[in-house]
Amino acid sequence: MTETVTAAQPSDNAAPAHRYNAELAARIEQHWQERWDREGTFEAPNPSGPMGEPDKVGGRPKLYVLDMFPYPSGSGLHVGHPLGYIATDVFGRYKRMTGHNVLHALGYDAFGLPAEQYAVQTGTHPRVTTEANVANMRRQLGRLGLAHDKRRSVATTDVEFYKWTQWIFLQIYNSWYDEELQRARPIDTLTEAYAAGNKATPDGRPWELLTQAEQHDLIDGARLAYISQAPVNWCPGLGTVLANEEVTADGRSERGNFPVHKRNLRQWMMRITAYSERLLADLDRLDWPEPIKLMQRNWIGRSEGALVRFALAGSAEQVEVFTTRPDTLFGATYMVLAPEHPLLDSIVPDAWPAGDLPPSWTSGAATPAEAVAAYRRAAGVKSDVERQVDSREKTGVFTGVYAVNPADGRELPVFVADYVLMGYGTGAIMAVPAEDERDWAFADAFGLPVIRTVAPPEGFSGGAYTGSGPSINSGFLDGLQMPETKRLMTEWLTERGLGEARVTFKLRDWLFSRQRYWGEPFPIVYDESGRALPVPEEMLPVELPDVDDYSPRTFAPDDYTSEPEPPLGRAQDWVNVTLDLGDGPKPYRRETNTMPQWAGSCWYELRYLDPTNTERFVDPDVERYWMGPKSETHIGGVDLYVGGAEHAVLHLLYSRFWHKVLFDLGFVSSGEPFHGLFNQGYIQAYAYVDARGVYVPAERVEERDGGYFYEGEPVRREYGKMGKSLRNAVTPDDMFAEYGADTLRLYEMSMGPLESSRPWDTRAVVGSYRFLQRVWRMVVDEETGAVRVSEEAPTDELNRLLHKTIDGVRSDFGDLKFNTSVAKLIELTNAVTKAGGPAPRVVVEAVVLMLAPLAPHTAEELWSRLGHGETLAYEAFPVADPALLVEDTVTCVVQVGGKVRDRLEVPAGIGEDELRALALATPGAQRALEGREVRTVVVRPPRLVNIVPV
RNA sequence: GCGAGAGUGGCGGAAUGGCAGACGCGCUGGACUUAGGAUCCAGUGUCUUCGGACGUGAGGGUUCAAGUCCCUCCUCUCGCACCA
Repeated sequence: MTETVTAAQPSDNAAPAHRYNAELAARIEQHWQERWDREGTFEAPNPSGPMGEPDKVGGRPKLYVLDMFPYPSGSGLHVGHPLGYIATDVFGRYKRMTGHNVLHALGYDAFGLPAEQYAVQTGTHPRVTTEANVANMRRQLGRLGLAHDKRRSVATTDVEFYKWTQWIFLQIYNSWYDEELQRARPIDTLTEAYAAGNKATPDGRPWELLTQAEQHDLIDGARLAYISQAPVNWCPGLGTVLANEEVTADGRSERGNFPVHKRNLRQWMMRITAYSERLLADLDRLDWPEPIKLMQRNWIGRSEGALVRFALAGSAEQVEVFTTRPDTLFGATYMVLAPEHPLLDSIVPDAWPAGDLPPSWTSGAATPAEAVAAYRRAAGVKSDVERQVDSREKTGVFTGVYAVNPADGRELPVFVADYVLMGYGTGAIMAVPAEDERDWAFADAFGLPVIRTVAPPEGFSGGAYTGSGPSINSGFLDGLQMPETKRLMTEWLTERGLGEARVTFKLRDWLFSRQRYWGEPFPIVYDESGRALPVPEEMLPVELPDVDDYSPRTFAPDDYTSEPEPPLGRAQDWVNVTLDLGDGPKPYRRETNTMPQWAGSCWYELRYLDPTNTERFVDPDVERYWMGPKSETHIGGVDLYVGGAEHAVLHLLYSRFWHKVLFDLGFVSSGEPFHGLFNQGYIQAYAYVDARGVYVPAERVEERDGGYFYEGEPVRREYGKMGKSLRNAVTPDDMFAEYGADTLRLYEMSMGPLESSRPWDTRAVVGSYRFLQRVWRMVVDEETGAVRVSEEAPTDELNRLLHKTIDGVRSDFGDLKFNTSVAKLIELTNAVTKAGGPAPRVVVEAVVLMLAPLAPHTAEELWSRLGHGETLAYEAFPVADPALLVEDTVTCVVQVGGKVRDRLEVPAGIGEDELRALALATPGAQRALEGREVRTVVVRPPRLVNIVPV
């Protein structure tokens, strides 16, 4: 039986009763969405398990297409939000029509700061607001008719979801990184290795001679999730600590724009640095945009160099530095320690060395201890913002200590200065002003000597020379070039035990705890001695308690001495528990920090695969089917992941890390979570500012006489992100009401290349609407509602255009070039319209099938009216006949000196000589030549001839 | 400062080194209309002596041929930013 939607009652007497308009579109859209839901059209079969339908899986290639899932924000969607979702939907629908088993689902990233802040603002519990926001987003997105498997729509805040987030945390917690094998292993294997004597303890004592506490500390210190007391980003304004990735370049919080201060705090960390090398290397195996790979490479920041040990004059202590320029060791004229460097606690003498010291070195202090203490205090108090403001001005003080250059025995003054960072390398440097701009600036300010070890090129004007050139003043290295001198110097140091080759990374361990309510509780408790212990798997989930006061404890933004106070600390009934962890019931205190926003998004793509599994986070067979490696060289992962570029070093790095741990522990077969990545652009919009500098509602601004006016007053136009703050948001709801969902989908896909940002233009939407109306009219008589297509074969010309279009649309869809595929469909439709009379069925049906991924509701309705009973979601996508892609005759361009002077209709298979003769004889060529002699003729049959005159 | 990407009609954008501006918006004219912010049709880069000339941020180069490749510069966007 065919099912069709009855005609809309025309609200306007003059318009034809069966015209495609917003009302009819709405009815069609509702009808087909209900039918798809009823029939489970887009439910993707798994190979096994609760969603297993092996007979439907067999023989079909699989495709896992994924969107970066949304935060359910309180303000609802604007038309920019669904851009990527529509694109993946078109792609998935297309692939389904080419025989693929397509998995496409959408969940919600519902924990985290935005949801919590919205709850605090509205005074409603975050669970309530989150659920309401999710429901509203489901409604708005649902209206778009996205072909999602709704059974798989999980939210990170679902207890059944975060139970597994906690479970994965435990796996990470219960693992260590075996540097020898270059992979994570269960923590028990480390204990066994120590106990069996296969691995030496740090101080060399046998394992059994360590106290139980010492054993515990050693093991806890090796875990991939661990507690550390270290400088972290403390944001009093938000009342929480933040990861490096969540702090902006000017030292502020990405959320809320509050100042961030460095503070020593006890926090949970994830040992992502153990994976630096693999996270870097495996980028080469991913099908990702190069700019994103580059951003990750830069963030991981691998540099090769050498570790060099400097003895301190008159002391047993030594200073270790990392340098990428061991070749410049002979040019080191001083050293610098970071203000946080631990050696400063022990090496600073009580009196300045004998002799005159410049006042800048001592900062006027009576003793080095005083000077250093004052400088360290000042540096510690500085927020990152203040460090930014101070910019590159070099400050520091002399420590009163001299180090010895291992290359030539010269004494080098040791300074403390905040241009050296404790977080990178060893927190200390050898300073080579001649070949480093920062060292030059410092040396300049403190009157330190400069020794060049690389000859600058002729005409070099002075300052630090960081380029390459022959070595000078470098002992045995003189005359050699940089790669050679680096190697030789490293060898020299190694032989003498003064240093060795070293690789250093910029990547820091990931700060994993937050002082917020709305996040996953840690599956961790503390015993009476304060030791952290994991909650056993069978006691999961550790449910987030329902509390009345969930607001964060925030402070004045600059109150850097404030102490973080997790809101869960107030839920005393929840915090204090009695548990039996295997040694009888005992009292414990729960961890009151929660996990960061990113935790759920680190693995959600795995849960879509097997969302109802109560035994495992994902079934191994199901994971292997959807995400496993496709060949020996393929690393596995989601086939296509689409989202914005803003997650380049946050979500995309964290989730790769989690996935690799799960891979090492044997829980997944894929070595990477996301094999294919595509960054869509953003929809932007014009915004308008009045004379007071206030944004006015963009939809009420008029354009006339080349200017813009709001309520008669001139306003200034700006361009930026669509949203509330610029008062330029356009909601999909308005577009649905005016044109219907298919028009919105089509418009968003036709605006421009998916990867580039583009301005929204509400006026232009009507173009997509008119196109759908023309397609509709091609099938349905607007007056009577009758289907009118011709059963006759199309003309040869139209048939060729049809097959050319099929060929082009196929490759465009495959490459996510939706804008040009729409253009091709419009061209074909216009050609059919222009021919007049009823359109041939074969052409019409092909157009409907090709339109289906873009405008699925309209296409389904037309397909149904054309007499088909089944959904077209699984119809075969039209295939071009190669014979019809070869044209009989083509237009040949005749150029003279590269300029087009004439055209020729020639057979496609024309020979070179014949074409040359024809071209030379054309009137256009003759006129342009004006009797000039022909030097040469370039003939590219059958499309082009270029006659080159003398 | 370093790194990456991008500059094409009034606007969004098309163009495996081979006819620049596909397709859409807007605009102009026309048809149908009581009406049009509906729909349909035609036109629409600039200049033009109607032959043509010019035209893809600027300048140079390679080539029979350059929006496309190379060099220099300008502008914009994004990322990083004392990482030794």
